[in-house]
Amino acid sequence: MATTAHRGAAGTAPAAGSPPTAGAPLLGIGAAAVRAGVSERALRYYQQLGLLVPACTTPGGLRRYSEDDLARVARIRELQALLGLNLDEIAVVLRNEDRLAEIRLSYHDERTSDGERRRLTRECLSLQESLRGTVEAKRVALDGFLADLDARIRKCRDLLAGYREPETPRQDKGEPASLGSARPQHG
Amino acid sequence: MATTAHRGAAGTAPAAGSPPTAGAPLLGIGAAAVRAGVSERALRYYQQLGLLVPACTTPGGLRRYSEDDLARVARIRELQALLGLNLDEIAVVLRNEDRLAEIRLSYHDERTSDGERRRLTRECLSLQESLRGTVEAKRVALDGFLADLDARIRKCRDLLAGYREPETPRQDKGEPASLGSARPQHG
DNA sequence: GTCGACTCTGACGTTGACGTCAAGGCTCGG
DNA sequence: CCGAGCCTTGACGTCAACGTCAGAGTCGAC
Repeated sequence: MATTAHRGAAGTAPAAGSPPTAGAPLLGIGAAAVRAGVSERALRYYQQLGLLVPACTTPGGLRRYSEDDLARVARIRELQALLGLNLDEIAVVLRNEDRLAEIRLSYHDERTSDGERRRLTRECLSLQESLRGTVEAKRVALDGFLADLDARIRKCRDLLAGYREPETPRQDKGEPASLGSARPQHG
Repeated sequence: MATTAHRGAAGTAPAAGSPPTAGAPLLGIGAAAVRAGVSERALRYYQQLGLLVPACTTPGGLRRYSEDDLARVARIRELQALLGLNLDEIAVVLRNEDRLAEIRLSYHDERTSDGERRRLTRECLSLQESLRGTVEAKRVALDGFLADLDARIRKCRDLLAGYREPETPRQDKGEPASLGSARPQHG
């Protein structure tokens, strides 16, 4: 997906040598939907929102999807399921990534000055780090959640172990303590 | 929230000594909504789905919420935002946790046999570990995502560093390589 | 008891992300 | 060139998770 900048710039001819879009013969929307594990409606809807433009369309107006398009769909679903982003937010992320691909292209273009390259790279970095912030926050929260859960599980395990040797007098008893209200923080 | 098993069993009187529900004077739905950061409608809706039963209701039918209830709302929102569960799934998780609280109560009850206690603890463990599986899967996926992102960021950083000393001949160039298609797995 | 603030129960509206259906257009093998 | 499939664009339906509104009821202070 980074190789095409999502049908953006890159006016230099398709460089008929490597197989960037050969071999894979472009899929109709039905086959693409099956391969991507989504509905045809979803593909049209993504296009309607500007998330996904099919690799090309026939003169008659039929959509034709490339492997890159399928990867893009996979990314959309990943961002949906993993980060819980809605399609508008995903559009932003994808546009950022498209911009990165563009930047990569300009970067390797001889006509680009070194100063411009540094600027582009910094822009790229900032975009990525912004997303990273979101993701990292989520991971931290998830880790806290998991730690909480693990603490409870350990308590259960300890109890069970205690009952394996039925005469060991070790028992904390008293309050249920931190088993029910071990919320780490709560901003 | 574990101290009440969400208005379940525990017939023994409220034990008028500790302040489990004293001090905090129970909130009307308006105040509770503000404190919990949700709408009144959401609170009623959660109740309608069986997710949250207010600590008590006035004889006239007005809902009164305790601090435990607020914690429960926080948990609901956490499960929504963090794990992306829908309210039905959250209901399952909460019912599990309520069951755990019940188990804790029986566990500390003298009339409970040791065999029963072990059974209860094992049930508890199984419930927790099931949830843990879900969460862990999510964390793994998120870590993969983050690693992917970090790899890209590192690439940017390396590029920038390369331009700090403008004459160092180190450059990988060639293909963008793993920058665009480093999907870990895809079950 | 009475007034104002708060709350109740329906019931219908909304938003996001599609599902579904109808009426026609495109493609490609024979 | 032609028919079987595949595809197109509307347009309306749906589901979750609430938002919103109306009309009536409740509570606490005075």
